[in-house]
Amino acid sequence: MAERISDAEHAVMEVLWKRAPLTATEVADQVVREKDWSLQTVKTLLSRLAAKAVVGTERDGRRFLYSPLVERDDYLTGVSRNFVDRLFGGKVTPLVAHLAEADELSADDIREIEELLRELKK
Amino acid sequence: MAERISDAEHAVMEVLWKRAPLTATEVADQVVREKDWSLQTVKTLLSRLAAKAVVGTERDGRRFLYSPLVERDDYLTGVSRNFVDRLFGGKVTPLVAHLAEADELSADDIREIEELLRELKK
DNA sequence: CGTCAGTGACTACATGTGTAGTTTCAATGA
DNA sequence: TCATTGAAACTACACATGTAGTCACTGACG
Repeated sequence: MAERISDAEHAVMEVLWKRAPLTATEVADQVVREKDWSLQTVKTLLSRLAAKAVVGTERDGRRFLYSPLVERDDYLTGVSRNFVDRLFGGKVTPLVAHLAEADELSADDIREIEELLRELKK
Repeated sequence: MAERISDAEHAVMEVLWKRAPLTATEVADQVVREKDWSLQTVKTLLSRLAAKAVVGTERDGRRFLYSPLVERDDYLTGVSRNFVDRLFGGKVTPLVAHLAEADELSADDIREIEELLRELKK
């Protein structure tokens, strides 16, 4: 059901999530700022995403306009759940604990997260 | 540098992280409780992991004993960092915020994490 | 001493992924 | 009108991955 999005495809999606619809060339222009890919590569990725119905296409004269069909939030939720399930037994606490232990959490991060959690409890 | 571990390979690693060294057959016995794979499949995965120097082999008569060469914690740290970088711009707070919004955090989870953070600040 | 079971080594093969090149077709400008 | 250009479609190809099958060897058992 949940269509798989590969790493390279994900880079393309990020561009479309920022702004859409876009033509292939416009997408490539954006993507190239990050990744050193050719226009053809980006087009291939767009085709694959379209084939999987992860992006939609709309004819605009001689070219196509591409738009995401999957919400970024939904994608993140799916991937995050999968991640936490596979690596941390589905529990978020061990993930946070691990990040903390690995010094991936700054004091600021900790304050931010505490703030966020306080909000949530309301 | 950081050798890539695929999903299937990860399942094998989890067994070895729990107990090692083990023979291929012992690993397979454990893995099969989770995944419906044949002995051959597990052996292939072990070979690939050995080829990547993610597990080490030690001759024991006619067979091999396999042990992880990578710490589970180090692996988790690498994968987590990569995950947070790619999907949340390297910041943990948005990840937690997202999980919360997606209702992946129970009230208990929140309490646990708050507790954990309090500990950290000491 | 010969046979068998267990083991690693090698081979296989479809599908996914990263990364493009080539072809074709249609619109556009001279 | 005809060549040029830009876009999509099709083709390519090596390496990774999931998932095994087959082969050859060796020690143990009868």
